Amino acid sequence: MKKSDRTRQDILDATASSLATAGYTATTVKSIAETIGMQDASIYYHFSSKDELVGEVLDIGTARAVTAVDRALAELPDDHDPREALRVAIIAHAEAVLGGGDYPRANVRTFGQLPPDLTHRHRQGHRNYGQIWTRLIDDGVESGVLRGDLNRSVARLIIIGALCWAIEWFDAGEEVSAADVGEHVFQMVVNGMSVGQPHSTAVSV
Amino acid sequence: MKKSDRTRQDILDATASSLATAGYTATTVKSIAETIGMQDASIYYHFSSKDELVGEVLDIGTARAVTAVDRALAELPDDHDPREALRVAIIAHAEAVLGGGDYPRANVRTFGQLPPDLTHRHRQGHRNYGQIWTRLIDDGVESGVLRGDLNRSVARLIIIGALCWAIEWFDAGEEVSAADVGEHVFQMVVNGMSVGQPHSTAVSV
DNA sequence: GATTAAATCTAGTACGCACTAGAAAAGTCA
DNA sequence: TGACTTTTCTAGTGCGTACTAGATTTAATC
Repeated sequence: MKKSDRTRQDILDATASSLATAGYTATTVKSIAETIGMQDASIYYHFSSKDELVGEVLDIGTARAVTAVDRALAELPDDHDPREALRVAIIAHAEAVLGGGDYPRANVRTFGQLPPDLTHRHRQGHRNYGQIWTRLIDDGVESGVLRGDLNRSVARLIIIGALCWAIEWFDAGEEVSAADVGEHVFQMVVNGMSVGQPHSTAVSV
Repeated sequence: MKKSDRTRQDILDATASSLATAGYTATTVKSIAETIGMQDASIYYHFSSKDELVGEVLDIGTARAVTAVDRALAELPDDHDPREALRVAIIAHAEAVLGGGDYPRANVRTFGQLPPDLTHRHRQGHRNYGQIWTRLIDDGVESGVLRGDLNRSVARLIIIGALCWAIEWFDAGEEVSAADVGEHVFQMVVNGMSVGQPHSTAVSV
């Protein structure tokens, strides 16, 4: 009973790693098996199909990202500025997806290259995740520290998008850390790049 | 000499459309051929391999995006605010990638799911494209209207990332247009979502 | 140490993929 | 029309894929 759990974990880890770096298609059952020194057929003793295995990796990825953000928000003082909550969440997300383990990275990286069944499962997880951000933005707008003339849903997706796309260019070896990326996203999106007065008038969409 | 050019164009169009909606792996030579009512083998009279065909589609995509942004910038008055240039470029990009044809969409959509050879070709095109944005940001910082305490390269990638990721959620059927998305990105990234005073102090990375 | 259960392996199937060779058809122009 | 070229089709190859069946080994239990 013990051995099985250990190998199962090894398979999940190898899959997450491969998905994060090589993507869905290049992640073959055979390559996963090779990574942990097994035959490809042996994988099927632990998982009934490739997509069930991949699906489990993706679920773990979203769960870890959610946990990271939730934990960061829980540490805020009771009377925090809503913008500070947004800042903490953005940085937590950046660290989870860029600097964290393979699971959240696999999740974001394979977005958009999955077969329909998995895409559906994937999107469901993202929807739940999005609700955290919806609340953060709502808090800011309703308490008057964030602009109310922007479409909140679009704003949310733009923030998440900027963070998710960072996986395509972020290089852990460079001097810019995952937290730095998060801080930049926050600074740009909340305070703006502009010096002094805003550039043009408000929009209404 | 005429017939060949026309079918060649049909093949490119069908490939762009399939790449934009289904991605690289799901875009098979057979499916492309079916779309235009041909046998898959006939494709090889016009293109020597799938990847040569895909590569050409991607090149067209980047070219169109570059053209769209360049054209928008060319229409600015000589004494324009650097932030206005950024705004115009962001909206032009959004319209090209979200509301435009299949070619730019194919380009962004398949980013990160291509085989190594094509990835290299792809990245080269993006690098050239990035230079346009580098210049826009540099202009803003050097003329004093954009903050100088942010890493310009990171800022550039965050803007482009927010725009590129929009392809994953943007729905042309909804009431939010491609230009609206661009306007939102600009408002958030340049003016910020914050009302009044910035939230916390400057960063230095 | 023998018996049973768990885990892995060997060997194979079926299928979809990109791609090829050569025959057939369609178009071009005297 | 007839000779020639361009374009498309028919029919197939080889390969990598996910996955299966049954034998074989490894581990746990009495």
